[in-house]
Amino acid sequence: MSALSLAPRALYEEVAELLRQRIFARELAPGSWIDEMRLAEEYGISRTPLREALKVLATEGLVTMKMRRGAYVTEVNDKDQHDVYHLLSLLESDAAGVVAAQASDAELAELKSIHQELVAAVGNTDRFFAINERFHMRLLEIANNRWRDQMVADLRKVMKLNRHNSLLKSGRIEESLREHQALLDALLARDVTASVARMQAHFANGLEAAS
Amino acid sequence: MSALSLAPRALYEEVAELLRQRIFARELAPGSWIDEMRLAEEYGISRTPLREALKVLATEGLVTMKMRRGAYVTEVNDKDQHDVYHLLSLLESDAAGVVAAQASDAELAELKSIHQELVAAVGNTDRFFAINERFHMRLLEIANNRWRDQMVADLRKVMKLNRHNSLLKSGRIEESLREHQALLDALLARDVTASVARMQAHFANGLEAAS
DNA sequence: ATTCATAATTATGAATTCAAAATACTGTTT
DNA sequence: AAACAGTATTTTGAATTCATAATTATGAAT
Repeated sequence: MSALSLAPRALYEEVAELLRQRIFARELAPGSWIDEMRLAEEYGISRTPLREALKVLATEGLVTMKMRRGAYVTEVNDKDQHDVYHLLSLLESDAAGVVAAQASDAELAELKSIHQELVAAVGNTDRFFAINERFHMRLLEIANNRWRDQMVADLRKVMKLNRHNSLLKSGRIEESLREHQALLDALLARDVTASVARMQAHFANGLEAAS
Repeated sequence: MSALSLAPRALYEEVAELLRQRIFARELAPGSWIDEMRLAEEYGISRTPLREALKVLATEGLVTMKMRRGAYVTEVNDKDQHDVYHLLSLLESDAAGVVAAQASDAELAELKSIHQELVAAVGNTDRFFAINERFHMRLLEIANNRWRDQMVADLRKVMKLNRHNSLLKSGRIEESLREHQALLDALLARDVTASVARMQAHFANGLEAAS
């Protein structure tokens, strides 16, 4: 509710986040031109921090800068979608392998605990999605590679550019849960190869459902 | 030679590239504060495009913005180095697998041809390095995933932050060449698993040599 | 001499201004 | 009515200006 925050972000970061929201919500449509003046006025700021934010989004791949004609929301076609998903699968599978090999027992127990929450959340779709997200995030954290974390975060942002992709379809919650269980088993057994394979399978099924 | 280019980049991009050079050259030392005024004056530009460039570099991970105290050159420690190298290995190995599976015969022939140039360049270290770089770049291009290309480019930039890492040590040219030969064989045989494994081996050896 | 408080300086973040390029508009000619 | 030339407007990119936060310097008090 409060606009205050303990670690106030720079204005350009704040604006970048607002723009991401609007891009994901399709309020700024793919391919459309981004009107700097209009947005600056709307947010009650000058063009300077807004333009800085746009350059950040451009580096993230969410917008495309065209020389002397401003910023456009990036269009993500089917191939892009597929390519990005492929990379997410690659990075998260590798992370699963690293976790199987290197996580502490406590960390594995934590993943197990999150999984149990996931089991309990079947039926409550929103909650299931949220916990699923948390499981993936925590696994990445445990894999402990900030560069991968950054890349995954950026790729997930790009994925969000496509309305029809949530990385997890509501129609296959039970199936997804079984895949998670298999992954967790492999992790707890500290079986690197199986962990990688099962995360890959999880993604492969997700893609099928998504397209 | 000429400063003209067919597609002139935006000033902030130009400046970002100049700053990258200076960061890689350690002229801007890791951890050091970046003096906006000094640099703007030196380049004969205002702080505006310079600050835009810094924000791009921050998103790439080369620079860290500290709230109300400006930009600092990112410090890359041994773990970062290792983590980034791990990801490069992962991404390029995957690319090798994709190439083995999907490249056209003409594309494979092209890689073979670059490899022959590489063989011919043994003895001329600089030339060997350049052709090696070209082989890797071309392989990525053929794998045809612009998102991966972007990630690899960013990761290589970060690798360059460490003076003692060229991804290829001069001491092991013959060894590197043998690895390349093995990789090429796997690619030409369209053996996906072997291609991935051999690219991984190539990187694994490179890391050993680098650290 | 050291600590503390206060003043001066410097640097950052953001708004404003300005020049040039791209776009839209107007009126004329055919 | 369509095509064009020339003008006006809009928009971008970049410089400049301004307010405020952070740092440094100064000087008083212990």
